[in-house]
Amino acid sequence: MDTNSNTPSNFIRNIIDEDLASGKHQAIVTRFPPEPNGYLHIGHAKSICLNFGIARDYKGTCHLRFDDTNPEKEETEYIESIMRDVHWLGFDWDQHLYYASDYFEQLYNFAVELIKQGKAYVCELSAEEIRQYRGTLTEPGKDSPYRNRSVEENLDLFERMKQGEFEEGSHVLRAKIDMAAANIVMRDPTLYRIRKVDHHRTGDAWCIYPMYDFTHCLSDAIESITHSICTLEFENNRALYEWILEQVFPEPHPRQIEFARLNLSYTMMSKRKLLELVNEGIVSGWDDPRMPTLSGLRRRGYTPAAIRDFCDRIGVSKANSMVDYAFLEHCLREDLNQTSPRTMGVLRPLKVVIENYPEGQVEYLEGVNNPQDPDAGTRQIPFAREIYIEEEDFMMDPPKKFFRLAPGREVRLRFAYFITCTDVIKDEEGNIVEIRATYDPETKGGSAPDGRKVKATLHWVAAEHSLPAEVRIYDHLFKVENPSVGELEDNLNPNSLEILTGARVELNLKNAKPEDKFQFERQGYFCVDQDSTPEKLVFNQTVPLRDTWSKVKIK
RNA sequence: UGGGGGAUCGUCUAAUGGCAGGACGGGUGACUCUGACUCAUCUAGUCUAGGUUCGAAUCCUAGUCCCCCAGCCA
Repeated sequence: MDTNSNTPSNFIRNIIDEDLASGKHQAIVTRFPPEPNGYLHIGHAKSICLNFGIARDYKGTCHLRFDDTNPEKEETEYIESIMRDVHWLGFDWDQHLYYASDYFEQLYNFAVELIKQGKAYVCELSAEEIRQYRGTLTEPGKDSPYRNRSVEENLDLFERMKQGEFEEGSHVLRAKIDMAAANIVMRDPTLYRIRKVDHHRTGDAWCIYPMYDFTHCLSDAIESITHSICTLEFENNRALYEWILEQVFPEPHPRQIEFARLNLSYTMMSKRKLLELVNEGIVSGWDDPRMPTLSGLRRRGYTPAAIRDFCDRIGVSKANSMVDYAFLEHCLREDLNQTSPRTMGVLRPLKVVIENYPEGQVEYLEGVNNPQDPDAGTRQIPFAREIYIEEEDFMMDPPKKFFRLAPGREVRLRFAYFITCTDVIKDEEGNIVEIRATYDPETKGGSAPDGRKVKATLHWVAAEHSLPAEVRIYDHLFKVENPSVGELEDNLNPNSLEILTGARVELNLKNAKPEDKFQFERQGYFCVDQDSTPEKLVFNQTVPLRDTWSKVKIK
């Protein structure tokens, strides 16, 4: 693993410290147990970093276990994407890859054991009837008429359920606990249901499938998990988790600990709704760069290191919270700033003709690849009479704090020369179409021998000696901070994608490959999209640079 | 109106009876061949009301507000 361990402590690590100190455990075993019914998202990353991070720091083990007990929703495609994403994030389960479906036989035997103890029974109430018998939050439930069948009858019926003798929905296996329990989870929960559906791994071997509550605790126990870390909504289920293990599994038992799942402003983690975005074509797929999925973030240009750092720094607690998206971006920029080679890309080009620069001449100027990293070296950047600068770097009538190019003003072209705007050419509608300028040959490389200063440095590319590119600019997919309230479509940001087709980038980007990352100086971080070809480069804006000027501008 | 959880700067998170600290965000400066980065500095918090204590975010009592649970989903 290439992960560094500077993870701050948290209440879960405190529990583990205590368990180690007291001698309750000698080694720690955790697990990440996704259901393969969707793609992993940034919320899963928090759980992955937590579980694998603990295993790494305590020299323990973390298992990857697919919780694949519902054949109707689960697919092999998801299994593959999940494994790819966990690896991409920088974690490795080594030989510890498991499937709950591998335990189906054992689980079945545990169910039989429970029946033999008189603690489970086959119930023939319909789903609707079971719901009615369950009672409500304030009223106790009532016993199923099938609750007091003999052990022999239950054994026989359960066996026949397994043999496929009964129709879906006609029979279930239920734990016999307490229909009056204040915790509704304990009101004779369903343990097995009949589903005459092929399972993506076990095929048609089974037509009864265990429920989550029955499967999860036993899977944990079978794997000798010491700390079973899950999210807050399973707090009520902990009683059942412990109950089942107490009936059929020898000590020691894994301990379930719940933490608050990640909520990120302007994004949504609900797998159901993410699926909807994909299915409705609102996004281009699970890996749309606006998606909070790991594959989306990867395509957008996020780095595993930044995501890990983020997950470590947001902390772990039991309080529901909403992390500011800006914090994720902060962690991202911190990483990208250190690691991204710089280049120049002009998103919205404005032509500048340098009148005193010889026609047809091309010279190569040296640019630093990464001021944060001297080892990154330098590159040669072609310069010529006609160049492009950023449209927003010129103003006809600049306000006081605008330092960039304006009529009569001198600025620096990064790594190149000082130029002075001498004229502005407009079309019939008054739109600025071209800038005329002169350069000072004495300022080659970007500094003046006479020591005079300029207030601004602009990025640029040579008109001929640059490459056309498409640049995709992204904003939050949702326009509201918490899109999980209200209707999905009402919360969508109509401007979450802007495609710039006329961008120009440095010639040096000719051989850039998908996922290559760059800082376009003064703009932001960009990465090559998978749609990119040598003939037509396509970049995604990963995140813009912090921009104090835009704040000044607003005032 | 049952049960299970939770509440600390705008946000996230520490402090485990002993200086309420850090990070993000925001403000102001400095620096700058990226209005970036970096640096300095400021901003701002213990849900409420009582109590115990030399001392309470922490313990006690009573409230308030928020989240989760009535799938044959996980």
